Amino acid sequence: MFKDTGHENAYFPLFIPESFMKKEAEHVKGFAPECAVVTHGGGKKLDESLMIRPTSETIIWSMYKNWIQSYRDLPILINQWANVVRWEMRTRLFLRTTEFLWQEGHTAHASDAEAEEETLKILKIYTKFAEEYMAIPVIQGLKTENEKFAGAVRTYCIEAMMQDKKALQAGTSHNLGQNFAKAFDVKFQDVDEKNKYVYATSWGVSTRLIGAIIMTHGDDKGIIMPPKLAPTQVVVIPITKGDEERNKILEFVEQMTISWNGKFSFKVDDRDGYRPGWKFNEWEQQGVPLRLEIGPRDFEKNQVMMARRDTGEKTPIPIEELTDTIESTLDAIQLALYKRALENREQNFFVVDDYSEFKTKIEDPGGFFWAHWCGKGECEEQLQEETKATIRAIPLDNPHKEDGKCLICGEASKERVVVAKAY
RNA sequence: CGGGGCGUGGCGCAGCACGGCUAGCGCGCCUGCUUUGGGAGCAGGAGGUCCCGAGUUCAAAUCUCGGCGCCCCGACCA
Repeated sequence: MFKDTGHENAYFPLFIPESFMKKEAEHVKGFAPECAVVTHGGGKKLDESLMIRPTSETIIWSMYKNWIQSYRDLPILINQWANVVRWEMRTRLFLRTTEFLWQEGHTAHASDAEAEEETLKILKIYTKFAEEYMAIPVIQGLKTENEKFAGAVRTYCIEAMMQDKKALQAGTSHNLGQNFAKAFDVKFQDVDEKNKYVYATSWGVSTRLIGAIIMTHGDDKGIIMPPKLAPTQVVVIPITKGDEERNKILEFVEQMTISWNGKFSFKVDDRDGYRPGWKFNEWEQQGVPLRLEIGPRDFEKNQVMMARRDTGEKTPIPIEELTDTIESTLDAIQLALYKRALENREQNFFVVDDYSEFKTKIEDPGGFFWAHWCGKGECEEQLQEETKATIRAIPLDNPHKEDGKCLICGEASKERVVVAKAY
């Protein structure tokens, strides 16, 4: 899915000269406070400090300057897999770590329209990945001025609701306009022979998504992997007594699995020394979507027991229907996880028009709120200060595009936005 | 940076206010036997600078002083 977009993988340096970072005013303002800075190297103080990339716009733009002269050089579509460092005041496992791994896309275009198209195209890909692969429903939207990426013209995002009803930003796609082009003086000569600044985008998703999967689908038994992403989709647990029976059943399993390669991923857990119950728990903890148990009783009846990780449901399946049933059940689990997450979100999504009512409800029961907002930054800041909640997104295809009054100041508002507490 | 808590075999903890047997428990690990359809039982065993340093004392995991480290809660953020 990602590879069909025409982007090429590339890699840029980890260390960014401080002067690069400083070129785009908003960018440095946003990121400088959270940068790790290398001041010494080889036992000496450096003439110029090196920042460890918090993101790679600046180092990449320093190269674009050399690469771009003509409209014929555009578009440039680059993707980088990299670790980045942001010195957050407070870390949270998976969701906010000092170092994290991500992919960052960086593109350059000849027109504003093309850049905007790219920004939205990627947002849609992220949405598809979140919903169809991670089974996490997301809201696509625009970030407010306060929340947008430092240096962007517009930031789009996908927002998800975790099981504790808090919001998690699962991905972002930025239209950078000509901001970085101007900062790095990157111009191209267009068909009309005029020199113009390049239009750009950047976008990324990170290892935070692992946290999103855990917090969206997980239960008291552990993680639940959506089938499409599960490294192991099916685990087979033979249940045997004595060597003779063991050999018989293992051979049966061998026969059973012979046609599975290429259809789905599986493991046969024939470890000796662990009892079946122990194995059940272990694989459940790791989130394997389907478990097959096969013991003497099943052997007799020419069937296996199939257990779903998401519901715990156990069903005997005749051996001749097994392969098909596994495939259809994996699909069913994928859909069920999505549906369950979506229902959870819908049940905790409220329309609110009264600020004091909102203040109560955001604490208990919590959730996402459709609220009118006038568009002023001051109202947004007041909201955050007084309630700890933030405007998560101004949704695209907003189902609540209706006139109303700002939840905070009462002034006119043309649509509702999504308000929630966030990670 | 502010507020709270913690540091004891691999992991989780008890012991510490009132100093004193060989530092104990659960899990895990090793060996053997019995087991195997939801985290097995019994028996035996290995494994410890009690965070570091100094001090008090006949005697310190325990008391005193000084360090170091970690976790949680609040101010920034994919």
